[in-house]
Amino acid sequence: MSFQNRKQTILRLLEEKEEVEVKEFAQLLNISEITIRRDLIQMAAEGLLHRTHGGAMRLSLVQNPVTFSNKTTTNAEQKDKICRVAAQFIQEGDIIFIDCGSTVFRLCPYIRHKKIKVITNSLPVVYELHGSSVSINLIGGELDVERQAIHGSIAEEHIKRYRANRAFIGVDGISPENGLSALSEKEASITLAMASHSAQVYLLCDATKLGQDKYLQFAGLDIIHTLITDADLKKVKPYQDQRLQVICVE
Amino acid sequence: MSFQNRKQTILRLLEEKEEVEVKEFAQLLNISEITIRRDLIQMAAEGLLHRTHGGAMRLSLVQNPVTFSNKTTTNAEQKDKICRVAAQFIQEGDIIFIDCGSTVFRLCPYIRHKKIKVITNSLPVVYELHGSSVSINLIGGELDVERQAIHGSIAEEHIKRYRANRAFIGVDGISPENGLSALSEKEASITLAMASHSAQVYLLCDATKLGQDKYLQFAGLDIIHTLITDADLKKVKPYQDQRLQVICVE
DNA sequence: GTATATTTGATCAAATATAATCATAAAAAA
DNA sequence: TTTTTTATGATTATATTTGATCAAATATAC
Repeated sequence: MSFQNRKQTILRLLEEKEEVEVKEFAQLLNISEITIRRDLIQMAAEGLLHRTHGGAMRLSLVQNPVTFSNKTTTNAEQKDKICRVAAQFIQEGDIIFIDCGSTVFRLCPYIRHKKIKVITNSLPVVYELHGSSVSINLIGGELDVERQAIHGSIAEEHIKRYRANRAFIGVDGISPENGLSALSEKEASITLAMASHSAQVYLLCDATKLGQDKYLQFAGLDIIHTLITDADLKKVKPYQDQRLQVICVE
Repeated sequence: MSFQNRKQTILRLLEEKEEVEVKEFAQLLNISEITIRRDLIQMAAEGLLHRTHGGAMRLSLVQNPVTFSNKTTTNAEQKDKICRVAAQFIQEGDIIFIDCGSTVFRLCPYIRHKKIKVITNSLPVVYELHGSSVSINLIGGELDVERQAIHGSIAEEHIKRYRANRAFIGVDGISPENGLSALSEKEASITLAMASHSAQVYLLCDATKLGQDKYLQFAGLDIIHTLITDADLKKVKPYQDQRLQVICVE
């Protein structure tokens, strides 16, 4: 029996049984175990089956719970407080942008019941709003695996096709002197595009980021209208002085 | 039963029951408790489950299982065979379109290991390819909640910005007389857009759809190049007569 | 609170699977 | 034909998986 024939038989056997051992293959095909092993290695490389210790399994749809949501985050409590307040600004019928920040992501639980349209480039946001009364538009473009968000020039173009009432955005750093800064150029340009295409821009930002300058300074404070933060009044004074509306939660 | 298989079984058992004891696992899988414990420790480290004293719990995220994947489908076996064959046409470096059909969705397990770019409007496809070596572009636009796919005019425009080597598409009906037909206008226009922007178009179609005409006839047979199906040779003859390349699996 | 029962972690030993190497047989090419 | 290539098998060394034992940690009963 040739390798080609064997290959077909191996696949057929795997159709009948989810997992087959090397020994079983060897017996059924009347051939040595080492040869079967060699076949399986090659077929696994071709993506025809899944190699296991002692045999092979047929390929199946993923059964691992895929963890899209960046649920684990620092300052979760503060961020939740910020988001609860931020959600109060949203009115029925609003069209809102949400970017892919870890803070704005936590807005989702507070807007699930609202009859609004959310435009986002963040897959975790989409998954978190699944089954809610929110209608969703997804920004298209290249998927950044690490951030589970859409980025790139096409994405920016796409954002510019829309105009929203409100944008809820996040940054990695903000300071009265240097404005908004980020750690990712891709993320920054998405944030910028969303901000420039909505009537009201809310920056959701926990206290640890206030006064921080990250390497990429991508916009002045003037692109945002409202800063929602858990910082104390003293710390936000410089921002208010620059005619920024500041909401301190708590 | 290999470790890999056991791991999947453990996850399946946890899907049925929120918490399972080590003893139960050991009995059900017919293996010693110490081995189960080792499995659980490893899986907890991978973040696949939550370890408890005396057993394991499923993660809360999976508790309300967001079923993005349309795993349940009719003719699953046939569709898998079709997809396995279809995957063999894909070469390293290819740019491929995948639409939101239930058949083409099952292409995912067979292309996870390939170094290609997939452009899709289907969230289940994105979900299934998560963590694979495939790079993904997502089509942007309105999210259709029911189909978990992106539709609408912006989506079509977006598709037309790309050009792919191959498109793998599905339909609801096909006949030699009336060509391709569908049950959803939105879906049909996405399919059409993808087909018109790729060099080679593959229609993946199980036998039950051959000879069927659905209410919306949206394209002739000429927009596709290759029909991959599990139907027998007699049944596909009329399609071959129309200069369509037909691949019959098995 | 203590006592008892379970569960766990650590260590080791046995069983098993795999990788590496070489030898042989079959097929293809010269 | 001979040579070369390829596929297969045997052997040994290495790696992996599994189970057993027992002390420590944890939960439960009293």
